[in-house]
Order: sequence, then structure tokens, then C-alpha cells
Amino acid sequence: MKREFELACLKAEVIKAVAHPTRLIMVEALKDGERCVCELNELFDADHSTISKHLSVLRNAGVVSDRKEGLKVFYKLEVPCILNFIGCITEVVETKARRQLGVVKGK
Amino acid sequence: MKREFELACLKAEVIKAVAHPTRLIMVEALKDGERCVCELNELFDADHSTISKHLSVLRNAGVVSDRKEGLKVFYKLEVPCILNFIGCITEVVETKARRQLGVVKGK
DNA sequence: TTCCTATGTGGCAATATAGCCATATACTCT
DNA sequence: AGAGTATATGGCTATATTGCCACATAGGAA
Repeated sequence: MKREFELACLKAEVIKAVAHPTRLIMVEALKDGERCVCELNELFDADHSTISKHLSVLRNAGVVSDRKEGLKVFYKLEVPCILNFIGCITEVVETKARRQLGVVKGK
Repeated sequence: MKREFELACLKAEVIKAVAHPTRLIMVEALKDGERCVCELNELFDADHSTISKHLSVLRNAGVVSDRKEGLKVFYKLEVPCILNFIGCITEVVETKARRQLGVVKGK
């Protein structure tokens, strides 16, 4: 029971890593292969230091890996099954949206 | 692009809901059907108010639904595909553990 | 009604997270 | 070496999350 909770903590760490809009978009942007930080930077308005920190959150969680090539650093998705999850979540969001519009409304 | 970010925010909300060890265990506990709060309470040391708040986080996110029956309230998993995701995450955790033990170590 | 049990909520303090700026590192080019 | 580019880190403040206690609500039993 204690043991189970510790395992759950480790899992929660990984999930927390993708539980942010910016990092979610990053993961989706990596679905077709690696991207350099400079490319990922262009997807957002935020300061480059902010992007860099988000990437390190994903890296520390083991969700992505990085590879240096000259001046550039390329990030790659290490856990493609996360993409399935995002699809699953998208369903939830759509269902919720429908329910809040009153189309389903409980029953 | 702005639109994409807003959608990502909605998704992140749902993911954040499961990004906590207690809530993760709750979701797993619901995999075989509904459970009353009293049963879920027994899984943790925490105060019952804490459990109640965690459940409302899951409910607000649309991950679970609740049903009253007399004094008891039963919670049910609304998004079974989250279970697949948890399986996916478990892999990440194991891979990470192996890597940190030096079994793989980069290459 | 009064008591008891199951669950939810308000409020607070401790901790964690986010994002900016400034600065550091690391590589390339001249 | 010095200048420029790409990326990372330290430090700070603002905001969000967590978990407890105390209290509120609601249904069932006496």
C-alpha cells in the first residue's frame, strides 16, 4: 500500500510533465520526429528561457531525449504512447464541451 | 495557433486532474467498476476531506462521475482509455528506473 | 426531533509551479 | 582571440496546488 503509493508518485511525476499546455503542444510537435529548440521556440510567444525550462521538465521526466548537433539541440519523443493518451484526453474534452453546451446534460 | 493553445489548455486541465499519486490510485481503483467514497477513503491515510477534494478534481475534469445512493456516493470512471495511458506511463517509469540504475546509461 | 454516519466545503499555511530577466555556457565563424 | 548564435540556468515574484482542521449538509435510524 505504501509501496503502491510510491509507484504512483513516480507515475504522477511523468504525467505532471505533460500536464501543461505548452509541453503538450511540444509533445505533439514531436510526433513526426525530432525538432530543434529553435523550431519549438517558434511555436510559442514565451521567452526562450521558458521554453528551455519546459523542455528540461519533459527531459527529466523521461518523456523526451535530446541530442546536440553543433549549436543546435534536437529533442525527440521517447514515449510515443503518450500520443494515444492525448487522443484519449481530446475525447474527454470534446465530451465535456458537448455536455456543457447542454446537448447531453447528464442523461 | 492561439486556438491550438486554448485547446491544449483544456487538455492540460484533464491531464492535471490525474497528475497526482492519490488521484492516480483512485482512477486505478475504479477500473473494475464504481466504488463509494467510503471504500476509496480506506485506500489512503489522508483526511476524508482531502479525499473528497481529490474526487471533486477528477469529477470537474470529467474523468469520473458520481451517483448518490442513500448516504453513500459512488464514483465511476468515465474515461477508461486513461487506464491505457497509465500503462504507458508505467513503462516510462520502468525505463527510467533501469536507466538510472546504469543498466542502459545513454547507449 | 435528535443522533449518527457519509460526504462536501471554506479557510488557511506550506509548498510547488510558471514565466520573466539577466547571466552563463557552448559552439561556430572570422 | 573576439563576436555572434543557440541553448541552459539562477534568481525572483506571482500564482496554483495541497492537505489539514473546522464546519456544513444530507440522508437514515431511533
